[in-house]
Amino acid sequence: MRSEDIQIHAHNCHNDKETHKACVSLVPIFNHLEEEQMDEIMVTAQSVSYKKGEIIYRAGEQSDSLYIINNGKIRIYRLSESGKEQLVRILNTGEFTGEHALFSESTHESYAEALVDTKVCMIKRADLQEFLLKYPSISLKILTEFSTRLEQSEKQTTRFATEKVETRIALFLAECKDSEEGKSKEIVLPMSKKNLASFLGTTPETLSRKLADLEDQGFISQKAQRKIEIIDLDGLLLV
Amino acid sequence: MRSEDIQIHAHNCHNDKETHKACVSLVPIFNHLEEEQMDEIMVTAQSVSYKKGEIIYRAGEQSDSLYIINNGKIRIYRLSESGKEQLVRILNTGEFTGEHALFSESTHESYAEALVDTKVCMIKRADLQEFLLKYPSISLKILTEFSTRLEQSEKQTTRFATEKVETRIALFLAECKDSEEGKSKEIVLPMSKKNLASFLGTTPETLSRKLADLEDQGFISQKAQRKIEIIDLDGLLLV
DNA sequence: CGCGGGGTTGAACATTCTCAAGAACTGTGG
DNA sequence: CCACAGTTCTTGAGAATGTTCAACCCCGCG
Repeated sequence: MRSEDIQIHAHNCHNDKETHKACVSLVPIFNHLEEEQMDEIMVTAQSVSYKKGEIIYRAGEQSDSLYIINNGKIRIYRLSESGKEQLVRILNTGEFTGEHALFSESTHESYAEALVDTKVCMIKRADLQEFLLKYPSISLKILTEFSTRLEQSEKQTTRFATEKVETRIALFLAECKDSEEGKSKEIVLPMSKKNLASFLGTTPETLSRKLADLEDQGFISQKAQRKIEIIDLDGLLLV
Repeated sequence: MRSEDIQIHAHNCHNDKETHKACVSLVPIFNHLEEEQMDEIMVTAQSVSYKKGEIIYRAGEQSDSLYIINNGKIRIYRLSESGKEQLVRILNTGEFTGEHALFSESTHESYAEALVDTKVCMIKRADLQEFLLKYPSISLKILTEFSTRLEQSEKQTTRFATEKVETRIALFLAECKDSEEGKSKEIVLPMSKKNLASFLGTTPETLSRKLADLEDQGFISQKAQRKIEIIDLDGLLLV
């Protein structure tokens, strides 16, 4: 990054086209764009950096931007009516959030917190909408992404509604295994057990016990450092 | 409806432009269309009727249409990995389903069953996509609708993850009250208690007991015919 | 009038949470 | 590199919550 860029914007806010393009080209909804389209949307983007622990947005705040993670890691969580926290998802480099406010002109309902030092790239609602009207095929891409997320969210709801904790854990481990490309039987949990408990709608204590149970039954083997070896996938899924 | 139309199509499948327009004009994502646009999309639509109890689509089936309810009532439900059923939503006249398959070229993950004799209006994926590319502003409408649904689904997930059954019931009753326009304190449950239990991720027995508890505590009063009087809304929400 | 489904109630049981205490790990400053 | 502080994680015991199964009621409908 050139030093002039840093001086132009207050705080930690820059506008570096190359960085934006590198970032955005990772995002599924944008990575099929042509060069000129990419450039066109990128000139409207802004970079902002957050330190570990900083809150990027809160429930109730007005919002009008899409946030794409340039590098870093963000935790999205909600507070229920009775004040309990649930982890909704962890975002890594190339993923995005803020989509609701983008189209609904409403306020955030969740919280976004930087888990490590994180740099995001923001695109304003007005800019994106204009862009979508100009290139309609991109809307179809986003619609596809949205409907997939909706489907996943409903599946998750059904799991909470009908499966007991042990099953939810087993299903989670199985999905981790699916998404790890290598054939190795070992998976790495994408978050701390504390956060995983929150994601799965249970407590750290119960999660710890259920993992121990699954280990006793010979389905998995817990290693150091969030690593778990899946010994018997089929057995795991019959829990 | 003209009799020629009926003869053209086998079974119970018609193509009656006026019916379609009457139906589609109720749908939030279409009701802002101009006359000619409405006509244009409607000529591609098809009507199909289902008898009470018939399955409109099943999980695993290929699908490529949006279903809009012309009149009647449909129950959307899912089966979890372990085979338990959860009611996802009840659709009434003017509401739609099938949106996932519309953009993802995938199979259904849920089941749709006619709760009463029902007439739906179907629009094919290819027709709708062509239409959206021609009129990009409609995509923005649909994106708005999708992102709202996604937000709601995530809220629901968080409730299942963090609230106990009694609270989920109380929140449901409160939302019923919100959506009933009249100022009357009496609400009418939109489904049987058996279905409501499935929707709320519990059993009919527990639902029955919790409602009795809420009544004992003086927050509500159960009348005949799925009617419930909300006596103390604030108290209800502190449960 | 009897049938059947929805709804309710009771009692035993299963699951999960809470609280508390201790162990293991992580990162930081010396 | 070590010691310490602040976590995260684990384990135990008891309490709270919810489910299951079985019996029964009630009402609408043929």
